[in-house]
Amino acid sequence: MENIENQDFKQIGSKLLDWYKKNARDLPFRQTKDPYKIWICEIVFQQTRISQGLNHYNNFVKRFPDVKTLAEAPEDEVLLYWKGLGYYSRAINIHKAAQQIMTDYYGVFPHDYEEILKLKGIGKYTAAAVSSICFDSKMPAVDGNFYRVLSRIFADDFDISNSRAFNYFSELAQLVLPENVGDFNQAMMDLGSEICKPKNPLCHECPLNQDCLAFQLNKVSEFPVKTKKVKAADLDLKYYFVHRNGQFLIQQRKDDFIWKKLFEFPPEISEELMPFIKSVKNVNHKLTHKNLSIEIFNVEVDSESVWEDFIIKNQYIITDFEGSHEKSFPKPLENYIQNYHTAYRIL
DNA sequence: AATACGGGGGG
DNA sequence: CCCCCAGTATT
Repeated sequence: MENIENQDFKQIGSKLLDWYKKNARDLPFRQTKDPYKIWICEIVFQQTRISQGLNHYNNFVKRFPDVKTLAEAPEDEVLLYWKGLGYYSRAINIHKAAQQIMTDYYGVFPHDYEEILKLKGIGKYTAAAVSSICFDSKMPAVDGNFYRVLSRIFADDFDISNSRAFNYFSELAQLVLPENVGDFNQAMMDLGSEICKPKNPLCHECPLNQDCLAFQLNKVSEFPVKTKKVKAADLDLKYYFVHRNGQFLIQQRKDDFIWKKLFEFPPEISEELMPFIKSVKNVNHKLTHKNLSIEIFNVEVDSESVWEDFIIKNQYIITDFEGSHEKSFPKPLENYIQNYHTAYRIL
């Protein structure tokens, strides 16, 4: 019995592969099996749409074309190429992993799933993706697309917010997995983003609609089942825009909270800074961004004051609007700097 | 097992 | 305004 059903399900995999041969998206990382490039693209496109990250990916691999170049680059520059992408620990980890490959693997990207999994920032999904695409491993790269496509095909109501979902859908994937797992994994990504979309899927164009139980039952919108909805906590921040003659003060964040190692304005006026200050004005610069509320105070510094020693001692960095391009700022602050520059023409 | 981590886009 | 997305690390 299982044999017969298995045969049926396997044809789903081969149908998908046929569809992929004709409909694969033309993406820069599709013409290579270089594990470095595949790795970078997998990290860039975690929780990130293609249209959103494509320029970042291209710029990144142009500047850092291989493991060695990346490993030898300064961390701040890696961060700079990640500017605006979000989830900045990805950049930190990608840099560490490159150094890990240099020291632990003599600069050669490891071939085995288990070894790849040991690299910083690489979890089960990415290890499966890289090993299957580059080294022909048979691991399904189970991600949000797998959850969505498989739950619909089998009209399976297993809750994808359950922490066992990864294992559950990995088993389910075995039913349809063809010989060429690397292409299958990529096919699932394309089908999931182009056809089997979260909202308004294009079922009439889907190569698998005859095999899709949810479609046959007219219940596609009911899958996947996801019960938990976590809401991000609200966050109120204050920043002091300390400036003089078109220059302003910034410092680097720690790596223990949001915006890891990104640059920001001083979040407070320290005691040592007081003597240099001419005025602090609440100019009503309020940035709201998602669940963020950021209040910015305009701080004017006495233009005669000599504060170089103070800056070094307190690990502040002084920069101008041009220099700020060399640093990676959180998006709301990046926008603020741009607007301030254009609105006030401070040079 | 639960939670934090960003930013862009769709409805 | 809420939901979703080529997930991972931490607790």
